[in-house]
Amino acid sequence: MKPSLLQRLQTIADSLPRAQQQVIAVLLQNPENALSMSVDALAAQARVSTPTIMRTARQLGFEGVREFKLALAQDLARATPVHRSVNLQDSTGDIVQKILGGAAASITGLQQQLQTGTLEKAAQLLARAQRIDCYSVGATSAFMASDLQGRLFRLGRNAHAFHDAHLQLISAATLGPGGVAVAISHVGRMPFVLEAIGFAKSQGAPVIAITQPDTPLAQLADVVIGVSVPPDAVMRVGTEAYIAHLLVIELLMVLVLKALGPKAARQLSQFRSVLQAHGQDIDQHPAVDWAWSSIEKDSDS
Amino acid sequence: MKPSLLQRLQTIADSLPRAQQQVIAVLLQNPENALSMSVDALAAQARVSTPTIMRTARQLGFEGVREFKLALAQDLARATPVHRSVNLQDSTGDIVQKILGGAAASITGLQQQLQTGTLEKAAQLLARAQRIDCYSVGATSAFMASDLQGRLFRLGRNAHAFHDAHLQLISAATLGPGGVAVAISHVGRMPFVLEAIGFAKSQGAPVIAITQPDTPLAQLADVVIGVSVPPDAVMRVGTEAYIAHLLVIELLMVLVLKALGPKAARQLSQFRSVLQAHGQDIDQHPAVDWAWSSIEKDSDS
DNA sequence: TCAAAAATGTAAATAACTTACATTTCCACC
DNA sequence: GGTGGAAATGTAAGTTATTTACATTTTTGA
Repeated sequence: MKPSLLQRLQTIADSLPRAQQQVIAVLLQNPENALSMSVDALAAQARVSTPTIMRTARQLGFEGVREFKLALAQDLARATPVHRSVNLQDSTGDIVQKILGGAAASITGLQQQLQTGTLEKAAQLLARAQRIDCYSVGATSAFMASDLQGRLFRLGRNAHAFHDAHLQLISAATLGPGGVAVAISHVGRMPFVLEAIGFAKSQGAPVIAITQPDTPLAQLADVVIGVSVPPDAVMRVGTEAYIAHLLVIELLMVLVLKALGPKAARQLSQFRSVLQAHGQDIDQHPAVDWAWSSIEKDSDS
Repeated sequence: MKPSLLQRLQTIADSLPRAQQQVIAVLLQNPENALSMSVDALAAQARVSTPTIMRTARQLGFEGVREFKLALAQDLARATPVHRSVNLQDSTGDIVQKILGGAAASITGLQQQLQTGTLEKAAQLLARAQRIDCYSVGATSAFMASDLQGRLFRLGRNAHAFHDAHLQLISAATLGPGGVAVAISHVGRMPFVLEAIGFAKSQGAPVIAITQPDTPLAQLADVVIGVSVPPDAVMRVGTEAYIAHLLVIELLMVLVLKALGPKAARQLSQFRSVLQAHGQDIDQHPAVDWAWSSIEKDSDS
């Protein structure tokens, strides 16, 4: 989505002359250090002259070295690569730091993976489908599928969630071309689900998959929302994958709402008032909440 | 946890002499602007002399203004307050940006809210309890409670989850002093759960609550893990609160594992191999995964 | 009220950054 | 393969920003 400064350095390096490449090499090799070094020091370390540093900064689109350094500092702060591997000797503070830092980083990663076009296509399908069936594997994905189903339902969509292999097959068999199947599975290689979505496709129903790229599931699906948690997060693939999936669902819901237009949103607001009248906890129905404020924004303008 | 530089400015301001307070006022009023201003410009705007700027930077523990500015830049990058309010006119890219940015920001916020002492106390209780009962309200908290229960169970703890008001009461009534009750509710004011945990307390069982601070639930509980999502995120309180809860659970699990010591971890590794032998999807059992890699780390050292 | 200490300001010094211009290197063309 | 020109780099000087040294003012406590 938005390439980090470091990444830009990487890519731009090849198209630059020798001396500037050396500068970039030094920067990439030890970015944090570069911050505390003066231009002269940097030049010395890269074995180039002082103005070359400046030229490199300009190449990257900055006014001068000052601006470049600030940008680099900000970039580093954002992309701090957090030591993700927790071990049991770490202090509580370290553990908090690592786990939350890792989670934040994985969200940033997600941002880079998601393709707006794909999300839009998925939202279009969901907004237009006559019926939406959500398939899951395992307890956690089951929750995701139910959550998705619930939110779609509140948006007035005819959605169902199936956690059971047998029911999934039945559902797939009865999904016509007007239906859409959504499969949620991080690992993306559970045979039953693959079978079910293969079935759905053969009936003419498009399939949306939320899974890692390059899995059998991804290959089978028509619209693949690829979500891969960073490899060094293996240790906690669980939570980070949940979070990614939750956010993808949230995104889809906003996009579906957008695709449906204001009437759908208005309908939701009525639902909200009903709930309030019954003293329901709003946080049990998050979809309502955002739909509501979307409407408020909407009618303002 | 780690107060942001801006916050530190706020707090330290009072203890500083007049001129330096003026400097801080200017900084707080427009931090991003301060980055691009020279020391002289800053001095002019604060109506102080140049060296006063420098002194202020030193007061805050920096070598000089340069270092201070870099730190400020990093701080601003981290705390970038992301426009959180999505409206339906936004482009898909904007929506992705806002929602994911908001989620990342809320994790940073969580990091600041969590108190290591509280987490440790909760982990201690969970590690020692003879029985752990998890109570939830609503569908999403129900998932959280089940997730917590499942993870505790895999750590060899005797954990149960109850989503039903009636069962919660029964469970609370039978929890003795050796038991621990865990209540998960973002809003923290659902009467049934309050009743159940009041009951548990009267039986001598300590109560851990994962909820917003200052709710009735928080007041009743012995150990409160306070989680409040930023108010401007109201629109999406749902997802952001889930994420926060998931992360708190994850943190607790690592801390419980740490409290239990290596034998518990080793036991888990056996569980993992059994699962693998049965070709199970690892991502359905995240706790196992991290426990396993913890052990590897463990036995290395 | 006065002296000492702290805070601030002035002006000079130093360090950092930028520019101007000379030199070298690279490449296209003869 | 050599030559002119353009691009890249380096040298040295200039400019701006930061820091220091010290003088002045303000505050504090007797």
